[in-house]
Amino acid sequence: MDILKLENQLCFPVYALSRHITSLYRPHLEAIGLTYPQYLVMMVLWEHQQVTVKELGQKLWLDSGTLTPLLKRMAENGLLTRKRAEQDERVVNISITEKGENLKQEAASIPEKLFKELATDEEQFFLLQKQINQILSVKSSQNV
Amino acid sequence: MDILKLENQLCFPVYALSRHITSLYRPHLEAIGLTYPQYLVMMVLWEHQQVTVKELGQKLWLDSGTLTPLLKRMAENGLLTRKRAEQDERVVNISITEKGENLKQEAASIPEKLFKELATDEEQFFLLQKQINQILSVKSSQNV
DNA sequence: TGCAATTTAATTGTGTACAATTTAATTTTA
DNA sequence: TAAAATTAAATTGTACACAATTAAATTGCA
Repeated sequence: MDILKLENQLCFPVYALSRHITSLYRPHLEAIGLTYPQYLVMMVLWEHQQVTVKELGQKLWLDSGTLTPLLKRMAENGLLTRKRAEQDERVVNISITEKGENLKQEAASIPEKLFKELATDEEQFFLLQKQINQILSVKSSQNV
Repeated sequence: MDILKLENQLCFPVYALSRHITSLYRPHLEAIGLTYPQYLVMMVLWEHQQVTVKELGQKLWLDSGTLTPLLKRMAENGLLTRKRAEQDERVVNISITEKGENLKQEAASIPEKLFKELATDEEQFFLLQKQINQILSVKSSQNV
């Protein structure tokens, strides 16, 4: 087996699947004015209401170089506010707005639609999810 | 279970794993002057020597908007040449150069290194690969 | 206390992704 | 066969990713 053939790679299928899933999300997210990374930010905010840029970066594994411009765009769209913390001016707090809260209802139907479009059976879906999370948990424990 | 929680998504682990794998490749690929998408192009060329932009796009699921500038950069680096086909001037043939061929030896040790760094056992690795490819094969058959 | 080290975001620069449009060549069809 | 439709790349514009650097605030320690 030639290890430098595309079909024998793990990396390429994961990379291709990631872009494929994003492309399935795109029309649904476009309808509510979000990109996929912005949707991830909203999922964090729907759960926590307020987080720092650092916390967001830890949850999504993105750095400020990616997050700062992304959060500025979302603030312009009225989904969140960006405000320096008073106790520590280095920290920027990201807070969900009412408009951002309201978006949750519109987004509620998306995961199920995606699930169907991915056309994979439920058992396989959860197995895959579990396996990938296992690999990722090794990574996150390495970072501690 | 809240379907709008990050931890319950399949999409996010795949997206995170994809970026994680790319970040593991980065130092190895940087050492031989490639980015990850450029490495994918080289893998196709190591196998086929010459392909059209369209064929490349089909194999990597990328369009000309992504490939054209990427291939221009690789041509500047001397890894490949870009030439309009004589029989059909719409088509651009991408051919590997000797420099590009020679790079294969330098890249040969990368997959094994990655495999070890991913810190996942062999059996799990191949199972994951198989499952993702199953999902992707549904997609590619939908496209026919 | 006071300065060095650390921490948190922002900035800069390069390289993808991808939708939408454009351009040029080829094929189809009225 | 000439106009219409199709095809293949390129172009344009927007939005990530991420390395490297910078800037400002805070912390730690001599």
